[in-house]
Amino acid sequence: MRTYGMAGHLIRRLHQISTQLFTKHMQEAGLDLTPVQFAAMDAIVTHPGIDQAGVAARIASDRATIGGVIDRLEQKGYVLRNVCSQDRRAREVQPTEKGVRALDEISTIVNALQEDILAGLDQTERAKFLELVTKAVGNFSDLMLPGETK
Amino acid sequence: MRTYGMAGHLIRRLHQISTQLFTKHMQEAGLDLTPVQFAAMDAIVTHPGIDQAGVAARIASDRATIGGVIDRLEQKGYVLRNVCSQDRRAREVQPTEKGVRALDEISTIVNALQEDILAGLDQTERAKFLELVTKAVGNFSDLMLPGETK
DNA sequence: CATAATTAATAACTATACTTACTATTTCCA
DNA sequence: TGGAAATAGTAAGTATAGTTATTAATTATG
Repeated sequence: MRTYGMAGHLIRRLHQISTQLFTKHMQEAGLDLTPVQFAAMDAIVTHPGIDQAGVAARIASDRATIGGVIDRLEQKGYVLRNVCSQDRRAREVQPTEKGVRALDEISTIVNALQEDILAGLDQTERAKFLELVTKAVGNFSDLMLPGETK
Repeated sequence: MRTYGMAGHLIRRLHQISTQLFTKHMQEAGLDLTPVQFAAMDAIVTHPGIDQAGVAARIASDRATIGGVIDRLEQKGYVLRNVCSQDRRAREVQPTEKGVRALDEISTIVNALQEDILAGLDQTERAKFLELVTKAVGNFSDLMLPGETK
């Protein structure tokens, strides 16, 4: 019963629970964004015209994965992509009206979700948990970011 | 900067860091198991003859995913699969000699890894963190298990 | 005991996640 | 300024993770 040292296993379980709750709440609301698609939309609405690599960096993902995520957001009509005039290697991503509206609607749900994930903890424990995860993650800050071959 | 409500985002980041550290340590040791493959091997060595659905349940995964995981473990020569004589729908999974040896070697690394993931926290904080995650995950215990359509 | 419901695996499909490799640009600098 | 290094995006490949559907076998029940 060593199962992945415990820490790794528990973290994997919590991540799994988190994404399942996200999906469940989205479905109940008749929406169709995944956790990563939501995070990307958030970055794009907050920083209109950001390029794909910028989105990847903001949500700690990599360019290849984000390319696919933005493909799907584009198919759903939530964003538009254009070659950047300043740097023709890059693509500027803009949210559409529909995208901004969807994100707005979803934000409420996601806020409620945050409490659900930690439903087993009381207020004090939740605060402590968030503090500790933030500290643990912060320890790796810029290091450990995927993508960019070092 | 709401990025996935925080809790969800932080959990995703920590999971990402955890798997990246796992992969890094394995590579440095010249081994080739992924976190999930390790968890599956652990279940199989601890319970020789367990069936695939049993492995899935033990590590909170689903049968479809575990089928693929065990395919790869079989290709690497770490496990053997046989139709179960009691229930011919099921496949009994047995570790090979090589599999048992590999798991042994890996266990040491995985133990060290557990500390690395929480390197930003001191001993007290680590204990508290593990306590809180355990409690948060425990809240969903049998519920939230993937696979089995309800 | 016949059949309906359940269960184990697998297949096929979608979405992350990450790697390496490759193309097109851009930047840096000797 | 001319070529090396770096960067943005894409492509292709592997591994999780999960869904639905299908097949084969088992269990439960009327």
